[in-house]
Amino acid sequence: MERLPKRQRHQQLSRLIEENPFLTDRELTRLLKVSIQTIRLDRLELAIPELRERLKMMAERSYDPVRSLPLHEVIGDIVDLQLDKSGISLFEIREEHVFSRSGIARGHHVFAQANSLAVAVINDEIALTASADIRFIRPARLGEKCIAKAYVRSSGSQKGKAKVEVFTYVGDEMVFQGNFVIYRSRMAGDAGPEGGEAHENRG
Amino acid sequence: MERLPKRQRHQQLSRLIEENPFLTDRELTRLLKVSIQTIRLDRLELAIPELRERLKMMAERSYDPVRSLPLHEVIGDIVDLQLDKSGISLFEIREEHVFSRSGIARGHHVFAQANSLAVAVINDEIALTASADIRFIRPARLGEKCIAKAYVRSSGSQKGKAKVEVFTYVGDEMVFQGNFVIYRSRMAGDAGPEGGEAHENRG
DNA sequence: CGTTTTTTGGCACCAGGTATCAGTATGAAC
DNA sequence: GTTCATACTGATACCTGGTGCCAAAAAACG
Repeated sequence: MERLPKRQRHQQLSRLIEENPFLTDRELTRLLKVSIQTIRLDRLELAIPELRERLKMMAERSYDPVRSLPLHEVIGDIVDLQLDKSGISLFEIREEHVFSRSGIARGHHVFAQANSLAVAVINDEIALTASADIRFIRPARLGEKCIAKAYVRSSGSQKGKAKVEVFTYVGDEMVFQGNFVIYRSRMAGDAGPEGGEAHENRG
Repeated sequence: MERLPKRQRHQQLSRLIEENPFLTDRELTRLLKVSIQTIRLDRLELAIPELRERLKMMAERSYDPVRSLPLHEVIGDIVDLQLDKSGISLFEIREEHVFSRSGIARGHHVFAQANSLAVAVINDEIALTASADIRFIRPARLGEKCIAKAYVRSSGSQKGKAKVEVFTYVGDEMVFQGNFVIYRSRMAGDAGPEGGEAHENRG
């Protein structure tokens, strides 16, 4: 006999709940044409929590301050900042930053941390990323804490440009490295084309 | 007699629940030193729904498709895709993508569109961004529609690496340009270090 | 056929409530 | 003092959406 029916139902169940986590067991009963006990056995086997737990988890996620402001001005917590010299920020790879299947952080989050720090370290009202040269050295994974260190290589007092080098580590492993060129507003009145990133003077 | 106690309690109750919507009536009992019946009367008067309803509402809000996936697998709508050749994606700069003050798009969104497209255009189960060389030519602003065009310059059948060039336009103005190096899984067994971006085979 | 897996039914129980009725305390009004 | 209104508390029945457990029925398999 094909055990498929059960497995198929399991797949369907997973899919249905993923599509609509608000389904009660009773509603699933109608959709899958099996008894409510079977639904519950299935959820047990598949480790799918009950409706209320699902809603609670969703509510918790949406209540999470980190997630509620999906991408704030500065990505990562800046723990050290010496303007026009260097800076350090921390960023923990969480559920919402990774691909669900692989657990690998989406590149732009890692990029965003580095970019934010590169912009923040510039001592100016407005700073704009002009260009960047970046390398993903190894993937950052769920749960890992990324430590980004930025060093201002040339503050660009003369040209309105600054070069900032950023290294991102997990532990002592480098995961990312980038060279950023940042336009700054103060030095030369209009210091060329605007970049793609604004620094709006906060922490 | 001051009716303040009741009003104060009502204020406190509202504040407590706003701060932590996960509080049950029983927990509120402890915090406000009144009976559970009083808590329930208060909630009734203040039209504060029960815990489960609160969680459900939060879950529903977070399930809102627009809000729930702030940064999905692929940023931007891919409107054309010729695997291992080229691709086009559209991305509208919305409120949540810009700095509130300047209305300028945060760089990593523009980057993310380009990066997503560069990865998507590679015809392979897993594709990882290894490095990138990017330039923000002018800022993208709120409401603008970014059109990213990706061209595979060398599909890398031999080395497990592919080079992809991406140009992003608003109208006929170029706002971003990037050269991406993408590792691909299929060609050579272990094609070197993993990059920072995974392609999980969708659309 | 017998055995195993799968499915179903039934029952007790739980949290976190709603709804309703009754009783108590307290202070102000007459 | 008595009466009345308001606030608070208690108790009970009931609801939803489950868990946990046990037993029986049904289906599939060798």
